[in-house]
This record gives sequence, structure tokens and C-alpha cells, in this order.
Amino acid sequence: MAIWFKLVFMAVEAVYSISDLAGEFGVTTRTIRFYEEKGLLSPERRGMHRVYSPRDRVRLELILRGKRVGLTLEESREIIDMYKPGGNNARQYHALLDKVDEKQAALERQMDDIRELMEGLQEIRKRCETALGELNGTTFSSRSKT
Amino acid sequence: MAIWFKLVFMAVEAVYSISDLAGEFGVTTRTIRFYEEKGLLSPERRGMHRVYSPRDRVRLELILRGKRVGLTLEESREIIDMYKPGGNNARQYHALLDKVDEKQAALERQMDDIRELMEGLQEIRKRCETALGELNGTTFSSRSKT
DNA sequence: TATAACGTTGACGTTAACGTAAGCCACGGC
DNA sequence: GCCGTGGCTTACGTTAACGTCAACGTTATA
Repeated sequence: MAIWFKLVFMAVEAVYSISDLAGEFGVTTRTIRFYEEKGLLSPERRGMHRVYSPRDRVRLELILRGKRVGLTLEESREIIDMYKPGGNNARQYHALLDKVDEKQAALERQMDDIRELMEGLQEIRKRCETALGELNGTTFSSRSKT
Repeated sequence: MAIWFKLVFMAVEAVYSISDLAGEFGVTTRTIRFYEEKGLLSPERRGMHRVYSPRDRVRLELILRGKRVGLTLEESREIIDMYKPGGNNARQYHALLDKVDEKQAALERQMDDIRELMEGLQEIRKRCETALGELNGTTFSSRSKT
């Protein structure tokens, strides 16, 4: 990104080049362009170059967070779309609230699943530790997790 | 699954046909065979038919739980593999404990991500509700979550 | 005994989420 | 004036996780 260009914008609002964001979040530029292709991002254009705003940056963050918890891009998009105001009448707000309910419920189910997986792992941990304890009578290794 | 066959086994241990499990967990038989193909399941065979034990059932449950939280089949397999005892010396136990640590850490990161997504949704909910409150001065809708 | 219902093994098709490569601007430094 | 560094588009390749036949054997039931 040309320096003169950053300077022009700096006073107003931070901007990022595609490789800025790619570097910061550890993804490739291809990935970011792909998200745009899928309609999850829509940065400004200055000439033919993409220019990302802090809002774009936040969106990318949301997408990647969604990915980490196993959401599809489509699901992440749905969540992102909830952030932009959209409708201004009561019906729209209620519709949005319903969607929020739905997503929160889904996320809670996921947390339950994770908790159960954790319990299983905790079981394994216990078994390991007792087995190790029996292997050497004096227990000098102090592993534990909560 | 032939009835005589179930009867023979019932006294010993429950068994399930592939469609039993498919029906119970809401997946297709193809899916279950695919998991076997990938080495995540290995049911017995009676003739050419697959016969699933309760242990197989639990494994399938684990796989599907993994899926719901966004794990790949490979990651689910790793977790499943931790359940079967395997090694019996101290080194092996410590190696297993390390893996457990790793998986637990990953799951905790995921829970953090989910929590942050939830916070975002909660924000949206609040905005919606105040907006609705301003739309009709008397607030007769009592939506709230936690 | 026929016929539906269930099971088996291939084999190819499909979708999401990118990777990879080619070919082409445009700017900035030497 | 040239070349390296990014960026852009277009297009084809790839992997995971199944779906979807086809062609066939087996079992239950009318």
C-alpha cells in the first residue's frame, strides 16, 4: 500500500491493506478475497486496490472466530449480518431477536457438547494418573487440572 | 437384523444393526460405513453384516459430538483413541496425558471463542430491546435472556 | 414362492473452503 | 529504464465428508 495513501487516510480512520490483515490474522490474501467473493466482506476500492476499514477488520475477526468454533462461512455471515442495523420497525427487531435466540441456543448446545467432551478427557486423565500412581508407589509427579 | 440373531446376543450384550444406529442418531448408513472406512469404527461381522456393540455405539456418539463442535473426523479419532488403554508403561501414560492436555486446551480456547460470540449476540439483543422500548413507550414485551 | 425390505461393495458425484498458478497492472527504488 | 514487490483477476486443483446410484445377496412376510 502506497505510503502517501496511508497518510491521507490516517487522520480520518485507520485503513489496512489486504496483506496487513492477512499478516495480522495469519491467513492468506487468497482467503480474504475468498470471503469477499462469498459476500462476507466488501472493502472499499481505491483504483483496483482493496482498502479495509476497522469495521472490515472486525468482520474478519468474527469470521475467523466463527471458523474456530466450527461455524460454516454461511453461519458466520448470518451472525455478521445481525450486527448491521437493517430494519427499523418493530417486526424487524422481533425477527432479529428470534435469530439471536436461535444462535445463542445453538452456541449453548455446543458448549454443552464441549463440556461433555471435557468430562471424558478428565476421566482419561484420572485413569492415567491413578495408573501412574500405582506404577511408582511414591507419587512425585504433581499433574492436575482443576 | 434377524430376530433370532438379536436373541442370541441379547442375553450377553446388546447389539445394533447399522440402521439401528443410523436411526437413533439421525445419520445415514452411508455415513456410518464411511466412518468405518476411515478407521473410526470397526464393528464385528457376522457373515457379511455389520454388528455394532455398545462400545461402537459410544464411539459413534463421540464422533457425532465432535462433529457438532466442529472437530474433523481426524481430531475425533484422536480423542477416541485416547479412550483405549494402549500402552502400559509410564512413558506412554505421560504421552497420553500430554495429548489430553493439548485437547483440553484447544477445547477451552473454543469455549472462550463461543463466549465472545455470545457476548456479541447479547449486545445485539440489548440494542434491539432498547430500540423496541423506544418504539412503544410502554414496554409490555418481556424478552430477556439471563 | 414372490416380493419387498434391509444389507453389502464399488464407483462416481458434490459442496465448502480454500490452494495454486498464470498473466497482467502499478508503484517505488536504484 | 528496469526490476522487485504487491495487488488484481481468472481459472483450475484439492481435501474432507459425505450423497447417490448400480448391481447384487439375504431375510421376513404375505
